[in-house]
Parts: sequence; C-alpha cells; structure tokens
Amino acid sequence: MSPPPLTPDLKSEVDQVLEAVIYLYTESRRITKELARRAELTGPQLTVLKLLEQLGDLSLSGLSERIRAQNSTVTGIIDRMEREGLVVRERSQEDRRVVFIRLTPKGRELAKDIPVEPMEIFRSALESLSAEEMRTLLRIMTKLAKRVRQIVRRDVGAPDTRDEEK
Amino acid sequence: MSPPPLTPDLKSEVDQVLEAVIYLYTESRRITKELARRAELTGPQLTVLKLLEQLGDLSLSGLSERIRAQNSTVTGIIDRMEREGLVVRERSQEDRRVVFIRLTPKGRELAKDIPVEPMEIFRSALESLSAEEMRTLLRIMTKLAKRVRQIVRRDVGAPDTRDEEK
DNA sequence: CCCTGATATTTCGCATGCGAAAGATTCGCG
DNA sequence: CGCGAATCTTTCGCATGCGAAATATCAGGG
Repeated sequence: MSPPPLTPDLKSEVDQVLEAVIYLYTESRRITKELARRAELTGPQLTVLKLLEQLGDLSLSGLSERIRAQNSTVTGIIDRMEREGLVVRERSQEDRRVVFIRLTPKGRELAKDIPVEPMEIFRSALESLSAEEMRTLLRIMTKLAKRVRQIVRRDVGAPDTRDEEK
Repeated sequence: MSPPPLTPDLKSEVDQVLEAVIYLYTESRRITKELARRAELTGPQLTVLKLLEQLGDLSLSGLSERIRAQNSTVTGIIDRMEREGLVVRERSQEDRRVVFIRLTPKGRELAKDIPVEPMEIFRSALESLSAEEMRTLLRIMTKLAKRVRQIVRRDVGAPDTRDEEK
C-alpha cells in the first residue's frame, strides 16, 4: 500500500492526467448534449436513437448494457421517448419477459436528420493524433484500465464487481 | 475538416481509447461511491467532505468550480449535508452575497475517519506507470484536450464555452 | 402439474445534475 | 446619491442515474 517514492513533479503529472481524463469525459458528454438540444432531445435520448438506428431493435437489457446504465434508468428514458412517439415497446414472442425497443418512422426520420454520431467530435480529436501517438496512448490506457481493475478487486472489494471476463 | 485517411485498425483503436477513457472515468466514480457508502455518504458528498477538510472553508461557487458542477447542483448537496449536520452555511462578512461552507466537528471527524481520498485508487493506478509512460501519457492527453477545445469552439459553437484561459 | 429459482422489466424513493428565472447584494458610473 | 449591470445563491422543473423491491415470465425438478 506504500506509494512508490515520487518526485513532486511526477505527482502533479498524475493530477494533470486525471484532470485531462475528467475533462475529456465531461466535455464529450456536454457536446452530445449540445447536439441533442438542437433536435429537442436530451443526451441519452440521442445516444439511444442513434444506437437503434445503427443496430436495429434491441431489448431493454441490451440497450442498458450498451449505454452502461441500469435497467431502471433506461426504463425512464424509453418512457419519455415513447411519449414523444420516437420509439415503441414490443414484447418478444419467444420470451414474453423481454421487451424490444423499436424506432417509429418518426424516430427513424429524426435519427437520419442528425448527421453526427454522439462522440463524433471526441473521435475526430483522437484522429488528429499521429498513428504512433494513438498506438502509444492505447497501450498505456489499456495498461491503466487493467491496473485499476486489479486494485479494485484487491482493495475496494466490491461484492461482485461485474466479473465479465471470468 | 477532412479526416486523415485511417486504416480500419486505427479506426478501431480510436474506439478502444474512447472505451478506456469512459471505463476509467466511470470506474473512478464507482469506487468513490463504494467508499462513500461505507460512511453512509454519497459520492459527491464524500468528495465535498474531503475537499473541505483539505482546503478549509469554501464558498459555494468555489466548491462547485472544484467539483465541476453547477451552483444549483451543489446547493442541493450542501442542503442534504447540512441536514445531516456535517457542514454549516455561513454568510461572508465582506460580501454578503457569498456563502461559505464550513465543516462541523462531526463532519471533520467523519472526514478524518475516511483514510482514502476520492480518486486515490485511480491515482495509485496511474502511479504504477513508469515515469516515461506518465510523461508520454500526459503529453498526449494534453494535446487531445486542446484539440477537443478547438473543435468545440469551431463546430459546436456553444454560446460561451466557459473561456477560462482568456 | 406445482414449486423453486432464475431472468427481464418496472416501480419506487432518493440523490445528483442541469438551465432558466428569481432574489439578494455589490459595483460602477454618471 | 441612485440606477442599472454584474455577481452569488437559491428555487423550480425536468431528466438522468442508482439500488431495492415488486411483477411477470421462463426453466427445471419432482
């Protein structure tokens, strides 16, 4: 648990990286929100709309997995989108527990009119990096993510930290 | 505006980096939340508690700047913390528009009992990188953040994208 | 068939989180 | 001084976002 000896400079670099990650994440959300606002939508609603356009019908669980939210959260989002006539719920025939979410013509029309995918701006910023930088960034970020996962299991020990790779 | 020609491999690397950023951010929030839960707090409340412990009294605006939230959001958080007796509001003498948030003895006690700072785990993961990697990561992330800022100003054209560096 | 456990969704209560508008106070300038 | 702009905080309405409990359905064993 004893931290490795770090020079003050390095310590502050840690904070700067942290700042950058937080900035990039919040900014990408803000951008999605701004684009959504122009179509009278909210950020998550735009995300769902483009997801359904690209992938076709999805179950509510499938949707919540995709956007990394709980089922109960997505239920509310779909409620409001259904109220606006953008999607419809349709119970599965094979398994009547499952509800598929489907775009209405109105929803599909709206999705078509929004040219940019959510995150597109973030992506284009990433693409301004050189191939070399991109590769390096990916390598380090992957290493970081792996390291965080390790520490989480050992220290925080959340009851069952969604063990997807078991 | 035309994106540089990307190989499919590079394109998928973009998505992987995006995934990693999102993972790191959401995971760090989840960790904070888990730590907070043990002290009967919420994530943002823990963040505020530790912030006040480290920096002393802060105005509500100062606080909201620190945690990158709107004033109206922080007002609610402070309301609930005040209800729990963790902080008190105190009007500034010099400028009676300003409200300072101050830890109560109970709040200070609680803060002391929570050894880890929010984000600590994330930090220790960052510190597992070599100095070389850290420097590279910081350089690329900074470049990325700058690039995003540029694109935002030009494309999305948010009314006044909080120009802090003007 | 009936019971039990598992799975998918919804409901509920609560805590962010935001933006617009309102309220209080201060500041600048004539 | 006095008035309007600027600043700080709160209020309000709404949309996430979560976890626990309720509901509905399916799958399997007896």
